[in-house]
Order: sequence, then C-alpha cells, then structure tokens
Amino acid sequence: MNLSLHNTMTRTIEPFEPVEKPVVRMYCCGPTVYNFAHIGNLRTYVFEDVLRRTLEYAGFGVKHVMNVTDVGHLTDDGDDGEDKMLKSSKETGRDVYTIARMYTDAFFRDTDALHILRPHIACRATDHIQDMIALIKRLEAKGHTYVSGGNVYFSIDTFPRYGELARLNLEELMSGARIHVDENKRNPKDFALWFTNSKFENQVMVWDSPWGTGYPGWHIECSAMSMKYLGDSFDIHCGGIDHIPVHHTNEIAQSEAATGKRWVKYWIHGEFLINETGKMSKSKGEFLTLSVLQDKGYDPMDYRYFCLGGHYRSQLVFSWQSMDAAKNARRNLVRQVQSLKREAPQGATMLSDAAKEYLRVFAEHLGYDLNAPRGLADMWNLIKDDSVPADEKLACLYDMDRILGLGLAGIEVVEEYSESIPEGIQALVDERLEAKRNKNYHRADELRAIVEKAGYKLKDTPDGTLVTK
RNA sequence: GGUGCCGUACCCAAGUGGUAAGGGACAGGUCUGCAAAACCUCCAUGCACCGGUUCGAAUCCGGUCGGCACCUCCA
Repeated sequence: MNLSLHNTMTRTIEPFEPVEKPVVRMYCCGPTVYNFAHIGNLRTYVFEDVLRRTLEYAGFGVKHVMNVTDVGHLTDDGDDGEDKMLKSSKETGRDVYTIARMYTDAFFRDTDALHILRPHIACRATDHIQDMIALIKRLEAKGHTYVSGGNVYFSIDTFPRYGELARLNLEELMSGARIHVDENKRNPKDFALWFTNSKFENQVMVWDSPWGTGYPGWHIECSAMSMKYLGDSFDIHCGGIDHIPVHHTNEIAQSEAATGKRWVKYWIHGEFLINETGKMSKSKGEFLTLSVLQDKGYDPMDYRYFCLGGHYRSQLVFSWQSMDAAKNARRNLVRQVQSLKREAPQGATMLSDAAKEYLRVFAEHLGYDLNAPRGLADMWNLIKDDSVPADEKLACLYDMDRILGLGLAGIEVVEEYSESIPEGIQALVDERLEAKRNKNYHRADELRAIVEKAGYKLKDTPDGTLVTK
C-alpha cells in the first residue's frame, strides 16, 4: 500500500518514508486538562487516530506519544494572562492536581468512547519538569537564551530558520498588534522557557530550577518529552492547525537549536470544526462536549462517523442537521452489517478478486492523505454490490474498519423483542391481534391508533407483534 | 495590515485537466390487510460569477463577489 501525507512544512503531499524502518514514531499534541474536551478538540484526535490506524494498516509499527498538559499555561503568550489551571481551580474550589486528574480521566473516557486508540505513552508535563530544565540548560549552553525580568527567554534571532513552518515574514509581522509587547523581550517574538517570580497568588505548581523557583514556558514540554521518548529526530508531529504559527514554530526553534538536527520529518495538521457562527472555542458560545451529544441521543460512533465524512484538512461545519444525517447513515450501516452477519456469521477467509479490488481502492484512498470520506464511499459501494457474497463483504468491512474504527465487528445481531409495557397497553395489543385474526381490520386499525397515541410503536412480524416505545 | 483556506444538488460532502463519489432528507414504486422494516427508482448538461489557457476545466491562470480561519488561550 502506498502512503502519502500532506506535510505542512512543504505544503505538499509527499510520499511517506519513515526515518527508520520499520517503526514510525509519532507525537501528537494532547489536551490541556483544565476543562472538558469539546467536540472540536475531539475531531483532531479522531483525525490523528485515523492517521495512526492507516500507518498500522500499511504495515508499519507505530510508537505513539501524546502529552497531557497538566501544568498551567498562561491564557495568552504575553505574560499577563491568567493561569488556566489556577483559574479552573479557583472556580471549582479544587486543587490543581485534582483538576488535572479529573479532566485527564474525562478526556480518556471520551477518546475511548470514540474508539480512539490510546497512545503508547501518554506523558504528563508535571512528571517531566527535570527533562525540560535539562533542555533549557542545553539551550543556555549554546547561547540561545537570556534572562530578563526573572524569566528565561529563547532568542529567536539565534535561530535563522525561525518561522519556516508557518512561513512567517518576520519583517512585516505586526508584532504586538493585538497583545501588548512584553518589555522584557529583546524581540517581540521571543518566548519564555522558564518563568520565576510567579505573579499568581497561591501558585502551587512551582519547581526549583537553576534560574529560581518557577514553572516552565508553554512550549518546552513538547520538545522535552517528544525527544525523550522518540529521539532527537522522529517521523510525525501532529496537532490542530492553530498550533502552526506559535506553538509548533517555537517548538522547532528550541528543539533544533538544542540538537542541531532536523527534529520532525512530517508535520500534519488537522483543520477546525466550526459551527454556523464560526470557530468553536472553549470561551465562546455553546460548549459542546461528547456528553452533551450523548445526552441528546447520539452515540459516540455517530460523532466519529460525522468526522469521517469530512476531510481532515478541511473545515467541517457542525450542525444538528448534519449530526442527524450521520446518525441515520450509521444506523443504516449497522443494519446492513447485522443483515450480513445473519446471512454469514463467519466472515470469509478467502477473497475473490472483486472483493480484493474494493480493498485496494479503499487503501489507495486512505493512503492518499487520509481521504476518509472516500473510504466511506468505498464502503457503501461495496455494501451495495450484489456480486460480492455476504461472507466476503463482511470480511472486507471488518478490514476497512481497522482504519474507520466504527466497531463493526462488535455489532450484535440482536433479535427484536417487545419492551415491558403496561398491562393496559398489552391488553389492547392482544385485542388488536385477535381482531386481525378475525380479519376485523377496521377494529385493528382503531386499536393501533389508540396504542400509538399512548406513545408506543407496533411492528407486526410472523411471530407476533413487537411493541416498542 | 500579514498568512492561508473555501464557495459543488434541499443539507453534509469527495473530486490527483479526460466528461460530477458517497451519505442524509424528499418523492415515487415493490412487498406485506394497514403500519414498520427491507429493496428498487428518482434527485447538479452542471460545480459563486466573468474572462483566459487547452482538443478537453469543478480542477490551471487572471479578475469580481461572498464566507471562514490563523497572526491572542484554544484542536
């Protein structure tokens, strides 16, 4: 199977060749655990999951590392925002470590529900402070840092290729146009590696360092942890598109300045989920979480299906209408699978050329920059092809689902059964059945109307009448 | 001000110069007394608009209009 991926560094779709076969090393920017993940956040993890599964489908081993940011980041990069963990702590009256644990658990509950494979290593920032300090010391030794106003800064003027990923034009950038420039910085684009002299009251997340007691800047953790677990150079770094201009740009600067080597070979970024009013954010508008969707009657797989329906590099517009479309589509898919399972409980072990062709096309589409929407279309085309026998269809669907992750193999073929219903209703149902036997259809329809008005649905089968709410 | 993306049917959405995938909804039909389910059919001579290149353009180029994102914490 051929695999090509869009690399943000070159803005082109490149053939994928791992740095060192056979294992692909990938690092994904993880959550900041100060609040629940909203469905926009989760879209990115679904895309990363498709990426990992496609790599595995293509026969690569994958070492997947993700950070969990449990140390407070400033609410902006200007050193005058609020600490998000602390803010959340104040609002809820819980200590910061409790908050971090709580939202970390919630995050993995959501990703598990979405069939997102867990990273092999999920590393907490607070467990790696010493690694960050060591990295800052390396940068210091090479002359990339300076101390000003109690903080340690990275000097971007010492790294000529700064801004390459985002294609920043440093001369023309209106630095500080929207945030006031930190007077401690020599260059407005310099960024903090280590803060001391916390200005926050009750700052509990502080550590000793050569520069004084304080806490790390918000880019250093990803560099320190990714290199610790994946080495100085690795294959893939991914995350949301918003990370390109600042976070990933700064990570590249500090990582490559420290090692003198190319840090990451492929940069892969997922676009945003937006709603009708624009971006979905934690601080604006309706805060949509997976739980909210579930409360409204959607299965987490409905949301995964919804995400798969759009390409990861395109903005996807969320709406309830689209959610319903995904839900209905998946319901139909489940019914198809159930029907195939009844017909052929065992999937085929040998495939005909026709069936293999569907898998080939599917792999081609996923292999060309993860075109999941076409993958779904391929799946439907297979389902509708009468020339492919049921057992082969099922085997192919399971194979496709190794990437799609919709849990098709786990779908149970349940016999329909009547729900427990009040005696009064049951009596009416029985009476209707009796009327039907006597071919008194007028009476039968009257009874159907009465029962349905009471909120029940009737479904006649050869074995009797099914009653459901 | 800078950077980038997008505009495809009623809705979502794919489309890698060679004649518009797929899903949902709607409508019609087959089948069951009715209903439900299932299955079948229908659903863009056209891809925001105007030019251009080409044998050929949704795809490339230029322009116009409209929308969005990023450059502030965010995936």
